[in-house]
Amino acid sequence: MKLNTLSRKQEIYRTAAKLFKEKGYSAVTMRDLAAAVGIKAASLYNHITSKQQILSEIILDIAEQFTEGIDAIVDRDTDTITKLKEVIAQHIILTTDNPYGMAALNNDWMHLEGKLDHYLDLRTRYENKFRSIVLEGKESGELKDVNTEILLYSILTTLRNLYLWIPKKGELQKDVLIKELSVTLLQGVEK
Amino acid sequence: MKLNTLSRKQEIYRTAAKLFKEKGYSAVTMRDLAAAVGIKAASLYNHITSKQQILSEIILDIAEQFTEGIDAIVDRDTDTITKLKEVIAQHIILTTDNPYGMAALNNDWMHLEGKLDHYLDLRTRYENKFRSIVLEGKESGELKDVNTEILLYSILTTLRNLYLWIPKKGELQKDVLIKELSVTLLQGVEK
DNA sequence: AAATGTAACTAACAATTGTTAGTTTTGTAG
DNA sequence: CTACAAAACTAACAATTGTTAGTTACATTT
Repeated sequence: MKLNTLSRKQEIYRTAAKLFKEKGYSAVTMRDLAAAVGIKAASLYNHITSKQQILSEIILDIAEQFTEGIDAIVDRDTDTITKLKEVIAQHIILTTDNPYGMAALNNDWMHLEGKLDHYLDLRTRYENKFRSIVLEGKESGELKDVNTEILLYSILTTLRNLYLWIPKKGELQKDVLIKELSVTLLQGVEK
Repeated sequence: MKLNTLSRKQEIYRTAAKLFKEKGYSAVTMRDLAAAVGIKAASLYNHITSKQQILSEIILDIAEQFTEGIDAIVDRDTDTITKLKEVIAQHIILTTDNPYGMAALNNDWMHLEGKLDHYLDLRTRYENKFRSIVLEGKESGELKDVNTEILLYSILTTLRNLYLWIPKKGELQKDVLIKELSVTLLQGVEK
């Protein structure tokens, strides 16, 4: 009973994330979502409380995982390169787990309304921790002396948009992807 | 008369692109757009033919510029690294010119309806040309032997999302950005 | 001054939106 | 087999959507 409810609820959340990825939050109607789940729109409200809340839950769940993850990485007692590789690995793992949610996080965060401030806090915190890793690496001489913001932006953008790309490759093996992407991002492509 | 009409029309297009960037195409109403321009919604239709057409014009205009640009670069008689730098430069220049339009291109292309096929054609053509440059560089030994798709995805994603970033830096000087981003993307960040 | 064309306006439309109320079906526990 | 709760349904709501029709204000050309 509780099990059945949960799985129906989760089915709604997962379907919603998928639709949000395809058309964006605003373009997905509750009737679309209901049809995709195989019920009528009004029946959705036996399981969820509002469209808003679906979005908030999808996005904040992921955002919190990222923030917790980078907090742990920053505190680790290793060199900068290892930390950067761990950040890359975390992105690949979380994106593989939930590519549709990642799409919503990237594209629909501005529709969070009540939870928007909380989301922006998490994002700023994440970016600051990332920046602190980079600055550390530049001080220690592990990283080149390129513009910090350019470096930061360039890597972070690639990682944030993995969701566009990961589902296409039918298992390019997580491990291989982590290794190859680390090389590409950290060491470049020019021989 | 014709001049005045054009500038009002262009004001609408530019304002629309800005709003599309902030909230996405579906979340922007014709009343939002009208208010931002300072008139009533119905008056918009003295200048434009539909909401759809505003989006199509914004996106396809840019998409065609990119396609024409890369066609020219591919045909150039230079080495691969130079070609890649030219692709990077093109992205920076076009994004600086029209960051809001770039946002619409990236996030709202799926709402193109009638023009969707044409857009997808242009995009595929662009990606294929980009890939041909990369493959050429790997054959000639100018590029490392990393996975082609990873390399392609990683660079292209960074370039496509420059719009998120370029308006923030109050003139990080186009030239400097082109040079620094080329180094970061091609040679990596690890010392 | 008369005529013309552009661009604004008000009012309204049919369709669609998220959501609620009230009712019926369905599956399970006693 | 009965009772009950979970989850589906139908019907409807008030608000909002893109767009059209018809009208008015304004400037420029005759």
